[in-house]
Order: sequence, then structure tokens, then C-alpha cells
Amino acid sequence: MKGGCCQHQHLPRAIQQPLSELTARLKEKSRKITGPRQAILDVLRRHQHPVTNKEIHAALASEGCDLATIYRNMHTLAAMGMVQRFDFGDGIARWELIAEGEDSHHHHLVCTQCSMIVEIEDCLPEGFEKALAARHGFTNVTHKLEFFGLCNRCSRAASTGATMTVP
Amino acid sequence: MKGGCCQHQHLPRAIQQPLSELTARLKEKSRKITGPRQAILDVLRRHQHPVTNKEIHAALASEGCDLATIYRNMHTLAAMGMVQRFDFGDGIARWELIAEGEDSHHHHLVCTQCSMIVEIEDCLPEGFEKALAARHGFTNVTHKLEFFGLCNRCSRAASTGATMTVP
DNA sequence: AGCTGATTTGCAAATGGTTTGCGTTGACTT
DNA sequence: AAGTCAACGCAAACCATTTGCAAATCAGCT
Ligand SMILES: [Mn+2]
Ligand SMILES: [Mn+2]
Ligand SMILES: [Zn+2]
Ligand SMILES: [Zn+2]
Repeated sequence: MKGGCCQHQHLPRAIQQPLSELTARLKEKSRKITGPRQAILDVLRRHQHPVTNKEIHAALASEGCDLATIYRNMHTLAAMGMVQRFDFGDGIARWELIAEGEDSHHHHLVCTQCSMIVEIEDCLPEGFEKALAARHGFTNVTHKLEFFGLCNRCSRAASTGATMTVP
Repeated sequence: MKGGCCQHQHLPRAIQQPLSELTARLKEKSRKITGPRQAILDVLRRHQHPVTNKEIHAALASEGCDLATIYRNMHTLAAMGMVQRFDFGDGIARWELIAEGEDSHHHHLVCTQCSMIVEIEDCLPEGFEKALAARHGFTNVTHKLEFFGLCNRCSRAASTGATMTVP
């Protein structure tokens, strides 16, 4: 196992954006810069992987706010194009901050055992989606793609029959 | 618009299996052949696209059963490998019958306007998933991939500014 | 700094899909 | 035909998410 506290892979997608830059984007769209809003953005800013509303809520230490406020803000931020929603098929929304003007489209590789997440930059081959759209007469075609499997640690644990410990 | 009542694309995936063959599979796995079970399988048998539990429930005409029974049976059938679950990101489970021994892995192209579904046989290029797994030290990697866009009819309606009528 | 009005929040209740407890029914074995 | 246990119906519970409403807060203006 190579270096660090955990073997989570941190490919920093949205390069750490200063909070000030994020609130500036709020102001541009004439949204109020409230306490909960800043706190939520600050949590997102510090996460490299998609986080659930509940996780955001838990991460709000002192400056906590109501869960409903988080749900409402994620909608607002998504409509503003500041966050992107991901679905891993468990019916729970996950969110990731989007850097200004960034092409946020990407995918993930999720360990079905320990929930470790790896950011994936690979995507469908060039033209794949376009050809598919043309073939079936569709327009504005996008896709959702997520990978699932056993991470290094979990597959080793499974093969040795060791008792799993969720990190 | 080429022939037929609707332009839904029916690429018959699970070739119409006789109900008797389906119940036989139940018997093999020593599961009781009940009324609800047969009715559910019969509904699935007649659908070419993923259906929700609610849709199955509605399709059960006279021989109706409780919604809870459908939920329980879908779990059972999934565990037996007779149905496969699909997720379109709206938090609603959708199910499709799997032919005996069939490789059920496939994807869909969904119209975000009218919910029309097209079955897609294309998949990731050979080796794509394997390479990704190797690169990140994962094993048993699978993926979920669904496409979304505007179908022919809906994109035409959108461009002409016509009032939409959901078929 | 104080006033004002629209936005945002907290709280609690409502939703909607899904799960579960429990007593009863009924499919299948003997 | 009788016994057994899976499966069912019904109602309540669960859980993520949404929503109504009154109170609090932010932003712009005097
Ligand atoms: Mn990501
Ligand atoms: Mn299908
Ligand atoms: Zn893992
Ligand atoms: Zn359509």
C-alpha cells in the first residue's frame, strides 16, 4: 500500500478554489451570500469526491444548518451550474463542486465493499455518443456512466477470507 | 416517421419466453409458483423495456396483488438472476426479464421529455473496463451506463415550439 | 447606521419509493 | 388428507427528499 493515511485516490478535479471565488459566483447570479451557503460551499471545496447531502450536513461543524436548507441549496447551486449531481444507483444524490467554466463531465469507480471512490477521466470513445444519437434520431444526448468493483484492499481481504474492517 | 403505432423501438431483447418456461425456472430453484408470481412474470414477459414496480402493479389487471408482494418478488427474482435492475437516476427501480443463460448486460437511451426508451446493444470498447480495473487495482469491475436525450418526436416538437403532448 | 422588501432559513409536516412485522393463506411434500 | 413453511395482504415503519409557513437574514437604498 503506497503512501498516505488512506489509499483513496485524490486526483484533484476541481482545483481547490478559494471560498471567495465561490461566493463571488453567487453574487454574480445575484444570490445572497448566507452563512449556510458559505459553509456548504466550504465543505464541497474540501472534498475531492461526490458527497451526499447527509455527509455535507454532518461535515458542517459549528455553523450547522437545517438539512432542508442543504437540499434547497444543492438545487440552487445545480441550477447555477456550480455543482454536479452523480447517482451511484442507490437512490442517494451525490454532489461535486464544479470549477468555473470547467467541463465537469466525468465518471467514478466505486468499491462496492468499502465505498472508496476513484475519479475517472476516461470516457466513451470520440464519436460514440454522436453516432448513437444519429442512429436513433435523438438529439442532445448525454450519458451517465459509473464503474463498480472491489478495490485493491477489499479484493485482497476477500481472497484471504480475512474479517473486513471498514476504514 | 416509419411504420407502426408508435416510434418506440422494439428490439426484442429477452425473446418472448413462454410463461411455462419461466415458472419452470422457479421450480428448479424450489420457489413456489404462486398467482402473483406468475402474473408478475407474465407482465415482464410482455414488456420489451424496463418497467417500474408501480407499472407492474398497474398492469396486473384482475389478478392484482399487493405492491409489497411485487417488491418482495422483484428481490427474489433478482437474486435468482431472472430479472435485472436498471437505474435511470430518478431513484426508481426498473426491471427487465432476463432470458435463461443470457448475458443481460446492456444499456438504454431514454428521452428526457416523453420517457421513450430505446434498447442499446453498444457497450464500452473491448478491454476498456479491464484496463481501467488494472490501472486502479480493482477487481470484479462492472459498469452502469445509460444515455439521455430528446427523441426524434420530442426534438422536433421542441424546435417548432409546438405544444407538447405526451403520448 | 437604519429602513425595507425580497430571499433564505428553520421547523415540522407531507411525499413517494421501498421495506418490514405479523397474522393468515395456500403451495407443495409426505 | 394433513402438516409445514414460503409467500401473501395489510398496515406501519423507513428514508431520502420536498414543501408550507412564519421568522430571520441579506442586499440595496436612504
Ligand atoms: Mn468526481
Ligand atoms: Mn433493456
Ligand atoms: Zn473497497
Ligand atoms: Zn421523447
